[in-house]
Amino acid sequence: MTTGPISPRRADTRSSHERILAAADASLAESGEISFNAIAKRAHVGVGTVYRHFPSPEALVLAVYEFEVRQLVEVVPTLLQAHSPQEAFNVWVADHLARYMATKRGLAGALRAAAVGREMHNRAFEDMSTAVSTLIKANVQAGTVRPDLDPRTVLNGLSGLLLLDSNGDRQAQTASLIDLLWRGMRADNRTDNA
Amino acid sequence: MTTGPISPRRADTRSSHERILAAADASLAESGEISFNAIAKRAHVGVGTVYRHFPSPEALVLAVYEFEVRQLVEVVPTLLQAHSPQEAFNVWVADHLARYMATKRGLAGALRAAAVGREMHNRAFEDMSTAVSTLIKANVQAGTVRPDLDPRTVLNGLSGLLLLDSNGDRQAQTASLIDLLWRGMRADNRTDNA
Amino acid sequence: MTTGPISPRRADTRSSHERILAAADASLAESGEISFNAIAKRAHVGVGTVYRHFPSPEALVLAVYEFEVRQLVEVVPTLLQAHSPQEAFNVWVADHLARYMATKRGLAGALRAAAVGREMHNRAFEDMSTAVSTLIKANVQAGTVRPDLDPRTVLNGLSGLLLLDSNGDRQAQTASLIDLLWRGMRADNRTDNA
Amino acid sequence: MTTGPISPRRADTRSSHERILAAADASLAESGEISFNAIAKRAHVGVGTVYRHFPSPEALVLAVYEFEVRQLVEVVPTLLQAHSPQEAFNVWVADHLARYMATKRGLAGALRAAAVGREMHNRAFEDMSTAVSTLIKANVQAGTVRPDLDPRTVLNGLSGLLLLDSNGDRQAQTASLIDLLWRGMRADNRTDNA
DNA sequence: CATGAATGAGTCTTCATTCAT
DNA sequence: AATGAATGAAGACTCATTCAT
Repeated sequence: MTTGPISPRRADTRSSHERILAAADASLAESGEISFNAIAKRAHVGVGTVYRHFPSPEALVLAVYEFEVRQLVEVVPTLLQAHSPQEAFNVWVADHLARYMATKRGLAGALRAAAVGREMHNRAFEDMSTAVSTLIKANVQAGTVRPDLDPRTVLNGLSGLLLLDSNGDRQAQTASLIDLLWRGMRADNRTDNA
Repeated sequence: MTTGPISPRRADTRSSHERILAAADASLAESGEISFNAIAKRAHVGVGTVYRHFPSPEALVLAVYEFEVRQLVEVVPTLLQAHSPQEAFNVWVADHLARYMATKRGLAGALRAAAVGREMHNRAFEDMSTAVSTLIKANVQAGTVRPDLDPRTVLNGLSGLLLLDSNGDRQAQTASLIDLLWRGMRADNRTDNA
Repeated sequence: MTTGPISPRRADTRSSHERILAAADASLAESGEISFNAIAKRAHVGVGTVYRHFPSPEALVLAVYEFEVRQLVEVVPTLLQAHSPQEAFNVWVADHLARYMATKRGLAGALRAAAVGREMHNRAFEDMSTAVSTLIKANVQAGTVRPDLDPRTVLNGLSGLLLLDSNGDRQAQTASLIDLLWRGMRADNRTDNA
Repeated sequence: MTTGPISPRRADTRSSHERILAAADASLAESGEISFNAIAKRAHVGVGTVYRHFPSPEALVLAVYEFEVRQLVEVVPTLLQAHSPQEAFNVWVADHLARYMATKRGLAGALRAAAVGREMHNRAFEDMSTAVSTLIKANVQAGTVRPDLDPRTVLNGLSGLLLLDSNGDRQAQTASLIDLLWRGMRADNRTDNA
């Protein structure tokens, strides 16, 4: 009675799913650990419930990964509305991608541990390539970058952000890396390489 | 005379040491795991022996890391003797660094697990920066790249190799990334950024 | 009614808890060891279960200790009802305290090992001091012992029982020690010490 | 040359023995641990050497125990020369025995672990009983204590010092216990117990 | 005799996974 | 569906003991 008579079960269920995801996300961000038991405790659910929602560690890590990447991807259109293409690229990399990578470094370990490395990484890589691709296209139209850029190559170059020092000069390092890459991406960069 | 009765023990010791290192290296390359028990089994020594040689996971991972990095660094002068500066850079990145990074991806996880991330990473990063710096200097003298390049920025860009797909087109991806970065590094790259 | 469907789990749980406690108690009494693995085996439960119930060696030893001491303390009122104060003291010491100390000598080692020495010892000491205090007060009222006795001092004197030989004459040794202490406790023991 | 040409081996050997004993003593006093490996390191000898001198853990602990007890016993005559019998008793208990017990509490654990409890304890107990006996005899002659005291009973009473708090009032507690026991030992303590 | 590297049994501890309620 | 107690495999680590030098 006290909990409310209307579909309390469904409400609880969805809540469980989200709470588990949130707990796993937080746990991954903080310590890189994804102990089912620990996550169950964090999410205030039983271990069994975690298993019901995510039958395997892979499924859980995958879900977290996708959740994170989706956010990263979905912000792109917004950025393109608010900024020039080049600015959008800079903002996305410096603000969103860099922060994401710095925070989620734990995923690297989790990937390996979960033995989903390939599958998940590929999926995320594709999704993020799409984001990069959107940004590049906008820049091509604006004439700021070469039209023959492969978004995946650019993304590979940006991956270096993943290993950046957490020292004080991360901002500067990020800026330097973006500058270096941008120079290589620029429209007026002659195509004939030595 | 002294070598007779004195060396054998040392010889045996070193052999154990090396076998352990090799086992750890292999284990790290294959699965990213550094279970002391597993390594002991692989190296055909008792667990205690592993602990004698490497008192902590950190010490072991560190040793492997250093071993790998040292090889990477020491090859640079050789390359510069055999190739033009630009070729040396390309060869070093495409042959040595890329292969190293592809193989040693496991280290990333191990770093986290061993909680030596910062310390070890910094050390390795510095060592490898030196290697990059040497290559860059040679190229500056040859007039192929800008003189204001920060080796650390270049290395950051190259870190993307770490996450490359193990798909068949890794070679191509590596080449693309190098091309992208090299365009950004070139001597004739105009200094005025957007 | 409620005991039917509700208790089973609790009953099982308690059963595990008690079996573990009993196993730990026995193990402590026999060998002074508190290996979690060994106790799990003795109690016919998995190691994990022991950890669930007692997260740390401290918690386990503490639980055993408290269990033992509680029994020792709770018997005092019963004794005072059934015996004269002086007899009650004698019976408590000779029957209960002596038996307890002889059996639980293992705790001494466990205390050290568990690094709870101070905390646990203090707690138990206080509890047992209360018991002694009760007995002393009854004797003071009966005029058999001095009114200025500190129960803790008496208990300290009784601690000697802990180190008694397990030889055949323990009874005699216990009696002798009680006699010696009682002489020092007596009401007519002159207050002027040398 | 520097080490001296005369019987360097014998000198070294004896030194080893002593160093090991000292190391074991210190280790026992500090942590209650008696790891052969740790002691070997402390004594700057190889593990094998420790085994040569003390074939078993028992032998080592026993040797330490005896060493300690011997010192305790041998100080008695000195005390009796310098003090009155009663003072000698007080000083021995308060200064030597109490300090010994406080420091060597670790032996309790070691005894159990070494499974020599009985044997060693008995031996030490007998030796210390001799010391107490000597002190008692002197006091009997001086007319300060009863002639029918059993030194072992007195020693049992004194064992309580072993469990004394390491709090600040240990001195006071020691004094109280001695006072209590002394009252029971006094020559004018009437023999008829209630 | 001394040495200390090597061994491996055994203990501690964590965690994925199952299952009775 | 949800729960969480129970399980035990697996990895970390210690330490007594042996043995080649």
